[in-house]
Amino acid sequence: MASKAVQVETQRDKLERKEAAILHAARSVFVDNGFDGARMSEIAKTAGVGEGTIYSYYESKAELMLAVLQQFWDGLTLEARNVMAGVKAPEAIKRLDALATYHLEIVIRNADFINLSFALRRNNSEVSVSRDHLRQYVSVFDEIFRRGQDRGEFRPEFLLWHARDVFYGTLEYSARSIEVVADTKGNDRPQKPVIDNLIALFANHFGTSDQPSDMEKSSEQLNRIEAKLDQLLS
Amino acid sequence: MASKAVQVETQRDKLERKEAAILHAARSVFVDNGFDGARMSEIAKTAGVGEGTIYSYYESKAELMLAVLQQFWDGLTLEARNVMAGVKAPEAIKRLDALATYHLEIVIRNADFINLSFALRRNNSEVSVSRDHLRQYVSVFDEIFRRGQDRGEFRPEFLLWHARDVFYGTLEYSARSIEVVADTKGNDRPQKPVIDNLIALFANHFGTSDQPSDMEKSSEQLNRIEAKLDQLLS
DNA sequence: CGAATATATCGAGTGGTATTCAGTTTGTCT
DNA sequence: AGACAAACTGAATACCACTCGATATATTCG
Repeated sequence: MASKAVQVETQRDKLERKEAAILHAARSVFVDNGFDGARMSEIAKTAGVGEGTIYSYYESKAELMLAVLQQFWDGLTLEARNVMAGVKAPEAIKRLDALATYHLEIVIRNADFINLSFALRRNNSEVSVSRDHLRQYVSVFDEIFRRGQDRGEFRPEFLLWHARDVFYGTLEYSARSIEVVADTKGNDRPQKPVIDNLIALFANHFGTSDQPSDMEKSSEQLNRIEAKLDQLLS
Repeated sequence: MASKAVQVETQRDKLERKEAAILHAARSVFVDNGFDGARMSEIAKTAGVGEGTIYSYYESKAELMLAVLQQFWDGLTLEARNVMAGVKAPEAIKRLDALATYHLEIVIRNADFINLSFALRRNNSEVSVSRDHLRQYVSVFDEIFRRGQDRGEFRPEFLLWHARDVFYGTLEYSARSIEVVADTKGNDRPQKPVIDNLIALFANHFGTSDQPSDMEKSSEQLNRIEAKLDQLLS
């Protein structure tokens, strides 16, 4: 009985190892050549299996690509959570700063992949799965923002998804802009100003007015006024 | 001589008409079936030419698609300029509101096309052209924002492209979110709150403090008080 | 163990489609 | 009109994702 179970286990492992090999090979070939440029034959050769074998694991080239994308997004989500776990500051603004830095870096490095995620919107069945993984990923933002609202850092009346759209939308679009800028000049790190701008924007627009800027100005002014009153009174 | 010139002219016209017919047919077939689903044979039949003829106008299916996309963006740019010409208000904020409304509507309706514009990033030669057309399109925003800075509505220290990234990035991402929301509920027009939010954000973050927010009202009052004190002191 | 059965793998073959090209039509010039 | 050029055509080609019958490998059971 026990030996039986072990054998079944190893067999399952073997299949899983093979599936992983296919996925790994597919990923590398897709990255190198894009979706259309990738040959199933090359993926098979790289994975060390016959072409037909791939089709006993994945129904089609598109579904294989989808599996690769899912793995990709899952990895991103995991790493994002890791990054956030490493940020000790409790302030939502600081946490968003860290998340934005991580995300922008990733988006720039994996622009092709991310574009493909959205470009694969044709066969609807495929897309729906991908959507879940995307939702997983953005939930990292969601948690931070909600907590920020709970802590009184962000105004409670804002809808979560509006803030999310501003956050991810700006970063994704910026990634494209940065690519263009980087192509033109030999610029090194034009990313920081983008993030600073976005974070300032969040503090301004979504933040409660406890922010130091205007408030401090007024209170300085109040101090001056009080001093002047003292002058008058003395 | 004269007749010669005329004949050359009509011949050229004929070619242009044929090219236009191909482009028109291609657009319709691409819209109906997507890039992969479109058959060159169907495009040829629709345009009323042989399959081979297409290849004397466009080198490949991808390049044909690119031509369609360029025409598409040019049309968008033209219409955006028309819309803006119809907006009489000089305030940059109001003009951005109109532009955002137009753009969001367009992005939602032509999501497939717009995705494809970015998805076609493979053969680099093709892409570069598309980039110019995109730049044309966003220049509508650029002019409004610059003018807003000149008029003192927007702070001059902000980089144009940061503002642009926030604007278009948020709208594009929102378009995707709205699609999801619309799929889920039978919601009618969830677009307005998105735009209101974006415009308020622009006023807050990029705007000069001439806005009459509560904070500023108090600070104006403080200014008046301080001035009166100065009067007393002098 | 070894036969019987089930499961996994393979790669040559199939079908479908973008692209080519030799032959044909259409237009132009003298 | 006849010679030359330009434009056009669709049958033939090339290329690939995907299928399927044959083969190898694992599992079950007498």
